[in-house]
Amino acid sequence: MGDFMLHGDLHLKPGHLIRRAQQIAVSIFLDECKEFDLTPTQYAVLAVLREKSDLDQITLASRAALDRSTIGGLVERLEEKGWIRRTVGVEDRRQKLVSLTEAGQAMLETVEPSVERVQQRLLEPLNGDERAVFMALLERLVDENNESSRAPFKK
Amino acid sequence: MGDFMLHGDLHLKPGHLIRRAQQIAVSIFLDECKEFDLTPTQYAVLAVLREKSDLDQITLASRAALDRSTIGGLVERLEEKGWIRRTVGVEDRRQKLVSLTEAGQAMLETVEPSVERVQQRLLEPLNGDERAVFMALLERLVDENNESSRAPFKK
DNA sequence: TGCTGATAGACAGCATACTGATCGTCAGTG
DNA sequence: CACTGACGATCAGTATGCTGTCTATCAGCA
Repeated sequence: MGDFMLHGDLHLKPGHLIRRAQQIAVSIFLDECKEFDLTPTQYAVLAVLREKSDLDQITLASRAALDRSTIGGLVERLEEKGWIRRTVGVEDRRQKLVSLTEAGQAMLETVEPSVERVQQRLLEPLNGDERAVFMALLERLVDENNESSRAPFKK
Repeated sequence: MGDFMLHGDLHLKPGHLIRRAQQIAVSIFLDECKEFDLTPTQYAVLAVLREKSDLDQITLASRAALDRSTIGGLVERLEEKGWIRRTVGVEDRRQKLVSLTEAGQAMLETVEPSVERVQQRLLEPLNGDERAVFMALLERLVDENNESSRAPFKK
């Protein structure tokens, strides 16, 4: 970059490209999953619950990399749709333990092929080698900056 | 991926990683620029206006890769802060032409070093070669999926 | 047992995104 | 000139994401 360029081009800044990538990823997801009335974030919560049931909301939020102030409404919407259930914790009555309903499990199974297509479409512009390289670099960028987010991934 | 793995791990899905990267990018931006009361999106709008003045809101939104329904409120907040001004178009009275005020230009100059630091911090986990590779791949992914977004970049 | 600090969850308020509708203006045509 | 279709801007409604605050509850300790 020569001295003649006073400021970096907006479209070459990683922050801007990441923002556009996120818009694209959400858009493709909603397109592929429009028949299920499901958002990417809601899918993430359901996918976490598939791995482990009866998580309290804070733990659930951490595993899905969600902010604790966001998880409440999200879980409420999932409950309204009948995909999860909340029970007050027995050992700690502050906690609300969240788990998938049978409808939620069934729905996850059904939606999975669409979610796989989302990832395919996202990476479509890259060939096999490039996809592996891109994913490895992106994963490292995210992992090593994990603590810079208010909603860092945990456990 | 063997048959034993029924579904891809959430944390290996590009969509999820991109979402986390976006959270991190915003968080770092707000941290570096907290003294300026400026968001990444607001910065993008100001940076576009630095390149070309008196853009109507639709064109401005396209160049900053913003949705047309988002640009209104955004521009309003920037106007309240005194960084831009809006005038009704002379040739086409439907348009509102947006341009930087002197305060807006000065503010952009002042904030630029902080914005550069954001990009440095984001790419910190990668070495020089890896940064170039990552940026090239990310740019291609975004460009070739451009039309999948409701707010594709134009011009 | 009663006090204190920490934690889980909820909430208010703001900014970004998107869907879909509406309103005013423009431009081309009969 | 009136009609029609396209376009710029706005708005209502919903979802995510953040800051900051509050309440209920818990856990440790005097």
